[in-house]
Amino acid sequence: MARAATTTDAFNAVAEPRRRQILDVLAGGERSVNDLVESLGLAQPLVSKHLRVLREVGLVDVRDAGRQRMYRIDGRPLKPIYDWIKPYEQAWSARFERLDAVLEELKEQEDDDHR
Amino acid sequence: MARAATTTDAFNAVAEPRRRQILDVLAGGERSVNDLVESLGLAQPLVSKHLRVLREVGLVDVRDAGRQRMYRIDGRPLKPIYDWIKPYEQAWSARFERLDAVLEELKEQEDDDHR
DNA sequence: TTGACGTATATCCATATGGGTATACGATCG
DNA sequence: CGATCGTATACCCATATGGATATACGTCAA
Repeated sequence: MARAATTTDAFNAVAEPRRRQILDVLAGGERSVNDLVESLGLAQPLVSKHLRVLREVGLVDVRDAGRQRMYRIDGRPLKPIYDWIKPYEQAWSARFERLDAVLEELKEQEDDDHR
Repeated sequence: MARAATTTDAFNAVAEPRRRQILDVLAGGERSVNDLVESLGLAQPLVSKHLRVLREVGLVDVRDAGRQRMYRIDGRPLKPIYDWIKPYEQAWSARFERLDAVLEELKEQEDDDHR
């Protein structure tokens, strides 16, 4: 088997930075394809392709408006990601850490340029 | 260009279900490769490969213990994902929705088999 | 030392990605 | 009607994936 299709689920769809950007723009309200092309500075066919992926996983809805197509975000498919990742939040926000974890933190800050 | 490497960032690394499973197991504490192989029912080379990806994005740490290698989770690289997705939480948890959004919900339930 | 164990790596394969370019298609305008 | 606009699709390419299998490598036990 190869890598799972980008249209498999929100996890895969959202792994692509440009698609996150698109969602971020759409979070500001409905936009036409050209609006997005302009906002993102990407080639139009590229944007259309990304929108297709987002559509297939249900992250956006489309509406016809004359010769334009207005895209709107639908964040619900993001819930599984949020639900999965939330328990790990403590990993970095916990106030009460074990000593060795704290020491780890400090050591990390030294060689901060490693990642 | 092709799809971004899985080792590009946590977004890409975590898009693969098996790697999420591995992290979920490791959330229960340090594990050897064979422990993971058993827990997940995957082929050993597969597990090693997935662990390599997780290592490269910093989601796991390794420790040598004789002939075993003990893996430990490090959830910090997940923070960017959490930070990105969090603002969208309202999309599904908002209590006060605009009327048209509510109507959308109802309509969606009808043709629920469309997606 | 020899062998078994635990793990990583090397291949091989099918697949579909993101980007680029060209073009098709529907809607609107003149 | 014809032209133009807004968008989607069709190709082409290089790339690296996830899985399978075989094997290499280091560690420990006998």
